[in-house]
Amino acid sequence: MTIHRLNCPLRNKELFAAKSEEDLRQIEQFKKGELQIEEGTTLLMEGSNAPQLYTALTGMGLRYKTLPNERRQVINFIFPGDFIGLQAAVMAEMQHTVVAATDMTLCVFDRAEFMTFFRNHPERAFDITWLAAVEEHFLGDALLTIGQRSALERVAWGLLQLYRRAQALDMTQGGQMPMPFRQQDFPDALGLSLVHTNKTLGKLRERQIATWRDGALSVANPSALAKIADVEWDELAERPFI
Amino acid sequence: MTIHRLNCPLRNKELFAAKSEEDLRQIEQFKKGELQIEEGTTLLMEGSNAPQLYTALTGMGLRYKTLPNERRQVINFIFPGDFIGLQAAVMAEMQHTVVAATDMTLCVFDRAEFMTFFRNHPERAFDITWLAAVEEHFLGDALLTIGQRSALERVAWGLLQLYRRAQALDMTQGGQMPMPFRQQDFPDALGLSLVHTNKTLGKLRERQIATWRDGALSVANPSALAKIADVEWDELAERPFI
DNA sequence: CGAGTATTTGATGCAGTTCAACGCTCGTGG
DNA sequence: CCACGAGCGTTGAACTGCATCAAATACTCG
Repeated sequence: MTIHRLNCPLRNKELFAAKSEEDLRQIEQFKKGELQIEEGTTLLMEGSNAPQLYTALTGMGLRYKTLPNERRQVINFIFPGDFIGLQAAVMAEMQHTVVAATDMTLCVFDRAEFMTFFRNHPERAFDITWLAAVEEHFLGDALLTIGQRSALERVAWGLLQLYRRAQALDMTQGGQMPMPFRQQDFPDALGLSLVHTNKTLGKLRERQIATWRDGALSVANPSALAKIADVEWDELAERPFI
Repeated sequence: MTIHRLNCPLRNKELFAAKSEEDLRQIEQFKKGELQIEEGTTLLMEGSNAPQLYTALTGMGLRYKTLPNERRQVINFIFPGDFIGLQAAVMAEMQHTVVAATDMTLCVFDRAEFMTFFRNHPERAFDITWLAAVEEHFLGDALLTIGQRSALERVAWGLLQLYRRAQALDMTQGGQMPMPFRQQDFPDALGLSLVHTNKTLGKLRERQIATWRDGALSVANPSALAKIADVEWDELAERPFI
């Protein structure tokens, strides 16, 4: 088991802060095992009281919330390194649902041991808080986008977020990244209709800025995207992982 | 100084988890002092690298982000008990601006000591993470609201959030609460225009559900609001404070 | 090959934006 | 003490970006 962790696929990505073997051993102790799930699997349910927490090791997923009237808001897309289930660990229950968009490998932790782990390893506790702060930052940006930007700006912003994360994780190749999400997921994240999102993507395709087709997103001109979205194109900051 | 903290105005509110004298002493050690600021003061600036952190003790404020083209998104309203500056403490800098909407009293902490405090007091560290998770929860709800709900639903949801927090803090009296915010702040929080928000508030006024006038919000029928917003009207869960 | 699902495109309608104007309140200065 | 202007709230009228409706085209899998 220890071998697993020391082989942690996150460890050598540039995006993540370097960890000593001792650090990894701490995490290893907390770790219960690894979990393979298939595309489409619901990992955590809104309102549920999950006994386990996860870190995504490989694959992608998404978090969403639903309204009684069937409307759905995608909160965030999940990439390797994301910590899943903090709300369940800290508060009573999850406030959103998590599903796998591809097959995924997850690092599994036990919620019952969370408090002990948190107490005994302040550096790790700090990392968890860091991740929570990063998430808070992202959600603030998303709120700004949905609340204030036009459809074209939103779409550009959304593609840029995805592309930038993929790039930081070495998931891009020649401006291409895998896009396992259904097109419906994207408007649900941006607060737009499917039809209008599709037409907007069409504009970006015509202008040869970005193309989403056949499960892949290819971004020919990231700075044009950034200009449309009215954000600076900066690299993602290094972040910890658990 | 110790006397201050033991007199902490948050301590005896029902909303907040009870803390022992020992707990308070820990926080007291971390505390640098109290700060009085006037209505309109900007406490933290987006992009700034603040040396201090705060907990709101009295008064109200708001967090917002701006776009280059002047558009503004209000991220959240600040009430007593809110922790301010976590992002600056953990990451390099603040991602949003914080301003006071009324005169405020703040509990001041030193960012340089944050790491030490976090390490030495795991229970407090846990509380901070809890607060971060609560914020994440709120932001997810806000995203759902702005992304998926109609104007009337959004306004009802927004009023309900404000009213519910005020109620949990004993700031209401006979269905009334103070509303120090300018009407522009509200549409900026909901992703609507000022004009349309005003007209929507007018509808709620006509229907005698809620009235916002002269710096006070009076909610005659909270469950009608909840029904319009399509949420359940439940009490806020007890939460920790720092 | 046919049924179900995802993407694309065209046509129509409306919720919410934008523009515009007026009223109220309060502070300032003549 | 009143005139004036600035800031905020309210209301009316016209416009438009995006939603909704509709339908055709691709793709997947039994």
